[in-house]
Amino acid sequence: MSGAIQSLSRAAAILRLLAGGERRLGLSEVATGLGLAKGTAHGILRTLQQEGFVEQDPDSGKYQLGAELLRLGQSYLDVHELRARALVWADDLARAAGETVYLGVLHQRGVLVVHHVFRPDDSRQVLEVGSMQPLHATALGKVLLAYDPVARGELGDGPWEAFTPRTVTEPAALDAQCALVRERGWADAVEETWEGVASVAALIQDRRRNPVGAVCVSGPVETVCEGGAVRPSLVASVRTAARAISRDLGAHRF
Amino acid sequence: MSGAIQSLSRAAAILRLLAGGERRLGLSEVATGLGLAKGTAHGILRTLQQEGFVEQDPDSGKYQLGAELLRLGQSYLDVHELRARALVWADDLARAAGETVYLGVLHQRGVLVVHHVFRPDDSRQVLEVGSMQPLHATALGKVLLAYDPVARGELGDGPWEAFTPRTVTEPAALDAQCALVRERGWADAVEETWEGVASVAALIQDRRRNPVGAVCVSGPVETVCEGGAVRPSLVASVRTAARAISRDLGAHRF
DNA sequence: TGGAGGGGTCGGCATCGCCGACCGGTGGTC
DNA sequence: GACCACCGGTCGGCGATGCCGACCCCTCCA
Repeated sequence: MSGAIQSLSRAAAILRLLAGGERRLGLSEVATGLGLAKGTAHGILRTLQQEGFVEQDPDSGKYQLGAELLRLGQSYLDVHELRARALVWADDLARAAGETVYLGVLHQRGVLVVHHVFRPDDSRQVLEVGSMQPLHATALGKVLLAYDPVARGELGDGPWEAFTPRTVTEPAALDAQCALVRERGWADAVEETWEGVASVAALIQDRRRNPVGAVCVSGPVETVCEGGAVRPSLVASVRTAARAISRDLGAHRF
Repeated sequence: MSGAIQSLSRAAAILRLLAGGERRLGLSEVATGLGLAKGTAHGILRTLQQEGFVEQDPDSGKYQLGAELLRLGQSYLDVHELRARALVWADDLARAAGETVYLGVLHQRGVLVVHHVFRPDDSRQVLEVGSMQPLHATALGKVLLAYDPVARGELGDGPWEAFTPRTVTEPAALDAQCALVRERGWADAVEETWEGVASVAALIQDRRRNPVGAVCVSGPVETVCEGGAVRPSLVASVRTAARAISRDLGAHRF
């Protein structure tokens, strides 16, 4: 676990900087933003451009992310075993539940959505594959926190950002919820990320029973909940789907 | 346009190698595949792993692409101006045409799909955003070939791969088709990529009238064509959508 | 018309990363 | 069961390589 290659780490930092800022960034902005000499930043950007990882606006000379990243991101999905196994189960789950289905894996300090099935109605929806969800305020995140020590480590000590009045922001409360998740075998999040939205999630394990991801059903509180709590039939559907995916991944039967 | 940073170029080559092979690759495979010393390849892979661009299977020690690429790919889409402007128009087009809609840009030797609207029926479809289409055998590609000299340059001299008996594989024939595309203002491809599939595409220009992409409607020959030719109403819809998007991008009115 | 800031270039220096020999573990084979 | 072939990984010395900061030209603005 010795040192990293300097130029590569810097290139990664530049890409993340470009991904973070909403707009294009100029050479000087990149250089000062990362504390690099202009010449250094330029050399890295030039190479990244040749490789297609960044593009340069011909008018302004400013830089943005490049198309090659999209292509490689798609390739990541293509070889993703969990996603491949889960495709059909997620589809069935969405159909049965009549709600949106997400499949997420732990990535850095959040949950990365690797699959997303639209709610089976005709409403206009945008695909969220590739986007991140907070660990402490979603059902997907709480499942990972409860079962994956790495996730809990990444999150740190809080207090965390409150997205709604119901967001759990204190470590003690969150850890208590995680204990409950482990006890029940599923997690919920009712109006903790967005007002009016509730979700239920369950854990997916690989052949060695390691936590590798989570599957979740999400929708309006009016349809997901019943009398203030998540509808038991939804919980059952999600847990069944999670078990099915885990079995497909080679987890031993119960 | 002087030299590139060696370690960065090599890292990009490793990522492409991992994206190309369907399965995970071992350290030695990567090293020999690119003609690198094992130690060198290991150093790059270690750094890429720390940055999240590759992941390592704990059992086999083999490497695959990492989740950070998916996240950055999504960020690329987020800042993509053409895609943002085209979202609503593509939606309308799909609804009006009753067929699948693709939005593509030139990337290396192919067309990169940056947006994809499912055909508005309940059939099971997989999202193709981030995938590549051949330049010489799709409507999207032929539009770009006709209007973007860079695209024609990238493609080279052929003969190109034949996907079906109707694929155009010879330069003379393709250039003639491109001339026709410029004359008519739209391109079609009937069973040139897949048997039974036909598509129509039109050019999208930016504020300086440069070609920046293409929009396309694609579906079964039975519904897209009529008497051996593409239905004129579809052509009109696609061209109208392309003009609308171009106008949104700031292209001067006609 | 000047100046401030932009992106881009260049060459010299020392740093940084490349290389190939080496290590420990593992799975296959006879 | 002992060997061997090959795996992923490590290490240190040498030299290529990439970093830095001064410099250039252009545009925009005062």
